[in-house]
Amino acid sequence: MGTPDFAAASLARLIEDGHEIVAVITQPDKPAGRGKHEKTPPVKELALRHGLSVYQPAKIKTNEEVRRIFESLAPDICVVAAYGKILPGWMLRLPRLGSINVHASLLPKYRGAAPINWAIARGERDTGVTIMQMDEGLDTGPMLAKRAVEIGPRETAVELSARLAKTGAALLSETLPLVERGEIEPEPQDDGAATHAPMLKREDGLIDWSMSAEEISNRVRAFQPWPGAYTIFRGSRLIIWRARVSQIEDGGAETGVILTISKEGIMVSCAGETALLIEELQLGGKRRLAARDFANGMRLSPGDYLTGADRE
RNA sequence: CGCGGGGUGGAGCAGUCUGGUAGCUCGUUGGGCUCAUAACCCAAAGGUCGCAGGUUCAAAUCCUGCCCCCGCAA
Repeated sequence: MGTPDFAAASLARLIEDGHEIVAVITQPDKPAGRGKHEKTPPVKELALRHGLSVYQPAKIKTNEEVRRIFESLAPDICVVAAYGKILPGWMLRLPRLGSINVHASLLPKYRGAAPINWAIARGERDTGVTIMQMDEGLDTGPMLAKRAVEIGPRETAVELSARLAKTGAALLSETLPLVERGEIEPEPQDDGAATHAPMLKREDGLIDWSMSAEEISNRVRAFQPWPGAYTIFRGSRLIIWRARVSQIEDGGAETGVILTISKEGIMVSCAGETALLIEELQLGGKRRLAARDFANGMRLSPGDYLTGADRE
């Protein structure tokens, strides 16, 4: 069971390893994209290409039909990766070997829907994947295997997610046989050390220029591909796609003010005598472009505020 | 037919409402200044104004159809 690319990587590995897959469960197609086209989850696409049966129930908890189907499939084990919904206890317990989850963090840290994003946003140097036995809590079950992965200093959530998907798939591949043979002693999580990584909301991306350049830079990397780290410029959302922390040139400047504009990009002052060099950004309904081009078109100059429509 | 923004020299934009000589910040090329420069000064090249049709003496601008790009909705 799973939905996005992250989950598809694990499914691909299961197929490759020759496991018998009695069914693939994923989220329903949803209207998405510019028109109104139905968007097919990556996991579904992969499953269909391999001729697997796919189920896309809208509700599981109270759906008797789903329950009957699931019972008749009688799986040995249920493997879950980024499915996107809470699963009821009956379903987790139904398989002979229970249900296991591939989670993109080193539990008990970053329990929840957006572990990759929050790990980067909080400036972590390392993260990883954990394979755990599922219980009815939110990523609270005992752990079966863990693997750490370093976070690159300029790596975005999109890039890291792709790497963790591979790591997760590999770890799953190694762990599954051990689970089948009952050779793993599950290790309970230390609830006291738990941190949470809730689903991202749009407003999580709003940049607070009174943070340090490093914190802002982390958020720029973390909130991709959505919602993006943004500020409000002349009434529109201005998403910063690429930026880096720069050496302090001008302490004492008000935060959110443009210090310099160069080929490299737009330098904006942040808290504590730090500055963020914005390299690539995107305004409102426009396309992504180099910060320099943006500065040219918008006729920006040092001293302008990059934030607030009402401050000029 | 979900809502909205956009397509103007190589880049990013203004001009469109109120039709009348193609504009701005950069880039490029040449020249100058300077110990020197990505800085500064001067000059030049470069545009079928997305495509097609219509209205008009005259269309980037008004009308109709089409193509392409982007944002919202998770």
